[in-house]
Amino acid sequence: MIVTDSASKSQLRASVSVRKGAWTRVEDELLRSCIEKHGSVRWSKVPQLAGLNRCRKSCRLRWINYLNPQIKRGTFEEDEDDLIFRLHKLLGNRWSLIAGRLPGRTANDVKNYWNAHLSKKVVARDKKDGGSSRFATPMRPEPQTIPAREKKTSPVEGKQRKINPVTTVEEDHTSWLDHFIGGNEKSHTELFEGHADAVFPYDDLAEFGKDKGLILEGISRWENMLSDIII
DNA sequence: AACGGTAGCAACCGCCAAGTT
DNA sequence: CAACTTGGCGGTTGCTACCGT
Repeated sequence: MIVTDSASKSQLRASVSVRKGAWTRVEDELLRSCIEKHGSVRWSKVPQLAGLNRCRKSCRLRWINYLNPQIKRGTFEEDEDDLIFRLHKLLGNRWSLIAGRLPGRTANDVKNYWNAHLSKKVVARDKKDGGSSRFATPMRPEPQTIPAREKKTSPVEGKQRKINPVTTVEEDHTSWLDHFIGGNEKSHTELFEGHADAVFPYDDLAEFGKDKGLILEGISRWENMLSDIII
């Protein structure tokens, strides 16, 4: 086997002779106590600190999807279903973003739930509607092209990873969406007008602009799109 | 009871972007 | 600046429990 790609090489090296498959209770305990003791250390250090013969990815996944005490277990409620439907319509298969709007739910949970339940509901609904899918093209915000020197620099604590600007905008999209998805009866533009200074999350856009007209045009597009999504 | 099909979910894989050396 | 490392994501796989025959 010839591996030329350097990243693949290192990953291969890391994967040599590490345990795979289902986690045992003992491994869970080791990982849990390691995280509780050391907090958010580098995942690459976790297997060693915890005394686990697992790769960093496996540890991370186990914690994020299963061991994290903040995870909400049990069946999805109706309002969660509804929110997933709407967000999926808007964002497509961007499970981490969708899960971010569902407290205690993980991306893996949402993805599995969608594949097992909701996707079938969508198909059934489509059939009922005469086969005309109501899916809009998922929102995929364009990467920002703001020159680096113009970007606002925020103080970074320690060696915190710099946030991908695309992700930042997307997360802001979804947090902002609360106002819409939350069933606010106000016109969306009105809503924005009333809170522009307080809640508008696009610092970069606000920086652009001071041109509120442009921003309001964007809001108007959102309104059009959302009116198709929110029934 | 045995078998096959299916659903649900945990875990892995491959890839990518960003950070570090 | 290139090579390497790391964290994160979406897609996919495989195991297991359940159900109907």
